[in-house]
Amino acid sequence: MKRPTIHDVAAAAGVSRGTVSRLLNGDRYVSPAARVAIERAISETGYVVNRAARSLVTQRTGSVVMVLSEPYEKLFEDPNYSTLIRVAIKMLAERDLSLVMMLAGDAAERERVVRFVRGGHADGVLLVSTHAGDPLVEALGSGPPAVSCGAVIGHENVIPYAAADERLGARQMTEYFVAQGRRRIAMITGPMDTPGGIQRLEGFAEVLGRKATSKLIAHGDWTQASGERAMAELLERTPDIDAVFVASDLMAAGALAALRAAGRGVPDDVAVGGFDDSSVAVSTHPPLTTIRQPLTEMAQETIRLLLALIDGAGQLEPVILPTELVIRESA
Amino acid sequence: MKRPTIHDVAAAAGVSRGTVSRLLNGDRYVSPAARVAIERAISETGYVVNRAARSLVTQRTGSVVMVLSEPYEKLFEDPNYSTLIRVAIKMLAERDLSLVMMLAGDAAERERVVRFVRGGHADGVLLVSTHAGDPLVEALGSGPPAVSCGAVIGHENVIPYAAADERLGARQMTEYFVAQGRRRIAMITGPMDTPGGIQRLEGFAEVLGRKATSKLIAHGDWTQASGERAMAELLERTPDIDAVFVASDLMAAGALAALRAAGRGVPDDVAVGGFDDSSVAVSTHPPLTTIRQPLTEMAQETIRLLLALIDGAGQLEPVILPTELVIRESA
DNA sequence: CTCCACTCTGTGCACGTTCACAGACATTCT
DNA sequence: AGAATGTCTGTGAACGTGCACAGAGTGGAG
Repeated sequence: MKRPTIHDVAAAAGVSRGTVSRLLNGDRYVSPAARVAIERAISETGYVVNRAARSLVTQRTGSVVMVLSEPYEKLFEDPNYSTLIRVAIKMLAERDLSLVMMLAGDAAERERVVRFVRGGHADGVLLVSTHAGDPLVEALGSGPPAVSCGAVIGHENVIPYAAADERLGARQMTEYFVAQGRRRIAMITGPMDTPGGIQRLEGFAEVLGRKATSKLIAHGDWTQASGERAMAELLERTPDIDAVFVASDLMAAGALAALRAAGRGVPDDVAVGGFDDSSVAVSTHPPLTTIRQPLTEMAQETIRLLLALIDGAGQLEPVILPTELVIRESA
Repeated sequence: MKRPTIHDVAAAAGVSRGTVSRLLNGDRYVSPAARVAIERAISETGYVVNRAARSLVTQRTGSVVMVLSEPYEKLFEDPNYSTLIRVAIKMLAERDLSLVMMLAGDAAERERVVRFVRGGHADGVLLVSTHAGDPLVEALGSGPPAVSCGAVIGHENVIPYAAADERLGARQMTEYFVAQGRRRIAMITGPMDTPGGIQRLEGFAEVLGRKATSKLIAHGDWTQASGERAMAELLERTPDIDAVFVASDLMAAGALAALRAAGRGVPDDVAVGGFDDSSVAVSTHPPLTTIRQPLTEMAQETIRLLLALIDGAGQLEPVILPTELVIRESA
């Protein structure tokens, strides 16, 4: 049994293809009588428009591709992605756009993404966690509109994005430590080719000024193990620290383990602050004082930017959203 | 500048459309001379096949849809999804299939999915976390092949799936408790309309037999809060328990909090066992003894089943993969 | 009454591909 | 030599839709 086409609907409703097509595409100039007849015919036949045929003539595909540039480990652990995926699906569905997922972790995958996009298979591109210097950005060039969730370093003025105010968040945590009377405040950063890595450190340094010496700063790669390693390193270098701001909750969980191993009490000996307010933050002991990012709003604004570009908007400004200090027991 | 079509490639290579098409689709009967000429023409023109035009005639779409039936909270927390998404994208890409994501959390979303699938917009359906009695399964009916990651309760013989051996995992943990000499072993289950909820309890009961009384069993909904609540409930009902098997790591983190609040030491007073070996398991204090599911293999086998069905395989058997006990400090 | 503007409808064409078919040519077998 | 087989190629039709266009009907203004 073949799928019904627009011809079948037209025949059943006693009108022509053109009229059905006009109704489907929200044009005016469809008489009330024709309208009800067509609507009945559609529900009777169970007609669903054939996207392939449509996109052949409209040159649009009805889909948006989300490109994950992260090497796969991170995909496991970041609630950011789940939120973004969910919000993206929901908001795109309202416009009858579907979400296609692609990976761009290595050169072969990037090649595939470029072929897909340049081949005209997506009306928009949603970049996620694209690192500084990622060749993908150049390669996509002047294809369909692209946005990013989080800044793309080096392309801030080319690719619109929505992001949390990373510097603000870092300042909030650091100022909280200062207000509590902590004297030796250290930091564990993320990778320095990501906005979260760079800007959270900047916020930290803005508050502490010259007190933010390199002896008080260690670098991690977002993983729990790297947080533990960095904390051990800091304790070795500067045993008298009494607070540490860790650029992610997961790394903070690692830091807690290192502090416990070193016999330091949290928060009495050393205060620990995380970043993200992820599910890890409440499963550690003690639960983490952390910075909440407005993940849902970030996702919404990102999609909104993309939809605006698809609708033909010109250059758009980035959207920066405020963070919030969430106080629990670790600081 | 228009995108090059197969005509342009044919012209540039000095052959006809048909020959180019044959090469593209891996047919035999293309002479070596034609082959090199076409390949050169393709790379010179930057030609990419137009999927819309292709699927119009082949009646295939080149995409697979992944349907997430979970109300959105869970999406936040389960590493299972990230693994599945990543593996799915990778394996499908090898076959030049792309992954489309859809939600089916409420009736409107389910309606959209059904229209999409019945409208012929997917060559295969990948069900995720479909609950017992989900109307979606019926509604999809005799469309393209569907598989599930994890059993779909009530449709085990209709929808092929790959899953961990839930009962085995539950037995492994329970037997470990028994071997340690624990006498009063309780359990916190997941929701009883999911395979993980039902079968982990079954495995538990298989080992304990009549000792698994209802006083020793409490139910959660996979969330950390529900784990905490269930643990408190158990401690109230049966204060002398000395071990508890919790059906997920996240709920186990909640249980740890409840035990701490009640002043019970872990593992000395009460041993705690989780399930999943998720990232939470190593961020709790103490780290969780838990059951590892072979997430990657599960995902791979699921996709393999789907690809086999797309290739025209008949009825397929479910794939059940063994779990593994991971011993840490909580038991 | 004529003209114009507006609403509504049907028709032919194009989008870019695959597939079935027919035919050309080379090779092998009887 | 003729037939049969196998390799390679080009051509026309079809897939289902949107769009431009032409044209029919209606009502109001001049």
